[in-house]
Amino acid sequence: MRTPSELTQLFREQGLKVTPQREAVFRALGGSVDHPTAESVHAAVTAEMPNVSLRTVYQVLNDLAGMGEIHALELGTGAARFDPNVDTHHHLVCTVCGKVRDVYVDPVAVPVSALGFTVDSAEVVFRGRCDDCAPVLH
Amino acid sequence: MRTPSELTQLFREQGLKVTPQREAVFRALGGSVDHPTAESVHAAVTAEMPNVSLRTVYQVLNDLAGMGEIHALELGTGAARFDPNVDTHHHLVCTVCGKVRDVYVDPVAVPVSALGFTVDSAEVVFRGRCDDCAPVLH
DNA sequence: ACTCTACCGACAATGATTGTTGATTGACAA
DNA sequence: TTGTCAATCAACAATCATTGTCGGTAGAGT
Ligand SMILES: [Mn+2]
Ligand SMILES: [Mn+2]
Ligand SMILES: [Zn+2]
Ligand SMILES: [Zn+2]
Repeated sequence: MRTPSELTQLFREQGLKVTPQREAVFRALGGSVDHPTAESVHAAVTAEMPNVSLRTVYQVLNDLAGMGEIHALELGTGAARFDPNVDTHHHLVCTVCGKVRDVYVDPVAVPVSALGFTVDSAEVVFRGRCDDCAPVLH
Repeated sequence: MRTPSELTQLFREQGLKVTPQREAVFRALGGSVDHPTAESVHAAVTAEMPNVSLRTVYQVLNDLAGMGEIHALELGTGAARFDPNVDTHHHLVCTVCGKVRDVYVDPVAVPVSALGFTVDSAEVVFRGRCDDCAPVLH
């Protein structure tokens, strides 16, 4: 995701207004490394600016995803997670606490043998337990 | 997934009754290669045996998944897909028509560098377009 | 033949997300 | 500076997949 000021410019170019609510979402996402849900983003935003509706947060997140500035991750953990890191990378998902971490794996071999299919993207999800949740080995 | 008759035995061992409804789900799954949704399984079952409720189909699918006989795939396409193939493999998902195909890729390099995380499983999802949905190149 | 699980129909409830509406505000172009 | 229209608000309703519940019935296994 670009910087808040670059996003400001981008939104203006698209004919979209730069409102305080949108700027607050920009900042909340920018300073996040934990793949927040819409609810988390909303919590972060309302901490600084109450009365911002969850509906509006969803709108902004969808706008940003539509512009390719963030990615929406469907990890099968209930709510979607939003990722401001759009560089090629993959994820470690803790099946206990739900935390999501970035991981950079060697490029996945695209199945050339998969005739009859044009691959656009590949995503790898590793599931397991983070250190906080790993069973204690006495 | 094992054969219907093996599943019959397994269910009996678990103290579960082998009802016609359960057998119908066994058969519907066994003869499927397209990763059906619960709704699809229900449709296949009611074709032979009307009055089987969707609720019951969900029950049987969850039972089978609990026993590790099938896998529930959360591919971010709305409904869960159920997979009777529990051998290690991965998936091609058509972003146009939603079809899901199996693909066997070289073992994904587990990120040894991911210190502080114990990996239990890795799943790879390739998204793209199947031949039926690929744009026609004149 | 008896018992108790499984199933039925018929709904209600869940949780994440989106739709809607009518009123108000405020960003930005003129 | 001002006028306009997009954006937002609160407050709900609706969606979709899935699960819960319940009273009544059927039938699988002993
Ligand atoms: Mn990430
Ligand atoms: Mn499969
Ligand atoms: Zn954890
Ligand atoms: Zn297709």
